[in-house]
Amino acid sequence: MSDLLERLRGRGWRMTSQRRVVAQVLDGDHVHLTADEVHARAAQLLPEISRATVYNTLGELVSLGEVIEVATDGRARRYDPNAHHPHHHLVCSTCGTVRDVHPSRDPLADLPAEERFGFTVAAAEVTYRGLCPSCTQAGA
Amino acid sequence: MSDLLERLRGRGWRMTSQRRVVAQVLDGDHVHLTADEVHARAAQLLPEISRATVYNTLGELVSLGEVIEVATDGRARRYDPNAHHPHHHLVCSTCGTVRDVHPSRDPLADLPAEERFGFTVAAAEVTYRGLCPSCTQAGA
DNA sequence: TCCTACGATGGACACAGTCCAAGTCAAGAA
DNA sequence: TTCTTGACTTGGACTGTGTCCATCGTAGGA
Ligand SMILES: [Mn+2]
Ligand SMILES: [Mn+2]
Ligand SMILES: [Zn+2]
Ligand SMILES: [Zn+2]
Repeated sequence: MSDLLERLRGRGWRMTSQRRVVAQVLDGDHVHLTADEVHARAAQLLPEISRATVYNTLGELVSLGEVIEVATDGRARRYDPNAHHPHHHLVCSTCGTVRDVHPSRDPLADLPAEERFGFTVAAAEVTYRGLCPSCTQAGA
Repeated sequence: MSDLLERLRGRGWRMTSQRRVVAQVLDGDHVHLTADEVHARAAQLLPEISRATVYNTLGELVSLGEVIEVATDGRARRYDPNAHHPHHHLVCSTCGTVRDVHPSRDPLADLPAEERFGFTVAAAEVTYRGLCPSCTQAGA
């Protein structure tokens, strides 16, 4: 993710402390933060960063294909920096935790032509729902 | 869907004109309306119905398993009365149209044990994204 | 017909996201 | 190094979606 900053500079991005901090917050594995969570963490590193800037930067990263937007519930969208490794999501129905998963088959292959209704189908996202280990424990 | 009202009566539901109208609006195939769309249509049949009642009724129908909530984008949730016939969704990225589809394989079967990370996985939803016939045309 | 607990109502509130006018500053030019 | 300028940031207003609650109304049993 640190080469992300390089790539962005290459694309003509002006490097501001705000953008650096947002990129830093998004660094890591299994990061699926909401915009407000990104803002909260960014504000610990750069207290005066505004919500609008976080939204702007996230939106730009999404347009550039560097970050993926995931809508697992009807709540806040989550931002996923793991954009260059296709994967799907396993979501805990109780606590909302999100994990990356890699199914053994591409679900696109399992949608027959007669089930496409003339659509030009570009992608398939799978959301697996269940209980994470600690919520399974708690519910038992 | 008309037997829905019977089932609800059986469950001890008090039959009000508001609930009848919401059920009526949800009747049909490929219905994937937002709460506000349900409210708008219901209000044509029963002008004084309130938004709160529509939300309450939809929420109850979801808890009873009679209606499914779908979050295709980060926008408004959609309500799907086709709850007794498992299916997935094909969404137009441009206009938001939603179609029911039936893949040839259950995606749950394609998530190997070592990709479950201790979760108790209960269900899998697939969202296929692409362009509907008319948006494909328009974009060409 | 009467009672009353369940349901409906509308308005306030909370949360997620967008938009804008004004101020600031990164980075190229000189 | 300083200057200049347009891209970027900011706070706050605004919209859309959803929840909550006190109060009122009524479905349906006695
Ligand atoms: Mn992910
Ligand atoms: Mn459906
Ligand atoms: Zn959990
Ligand atoms: Zn379309």
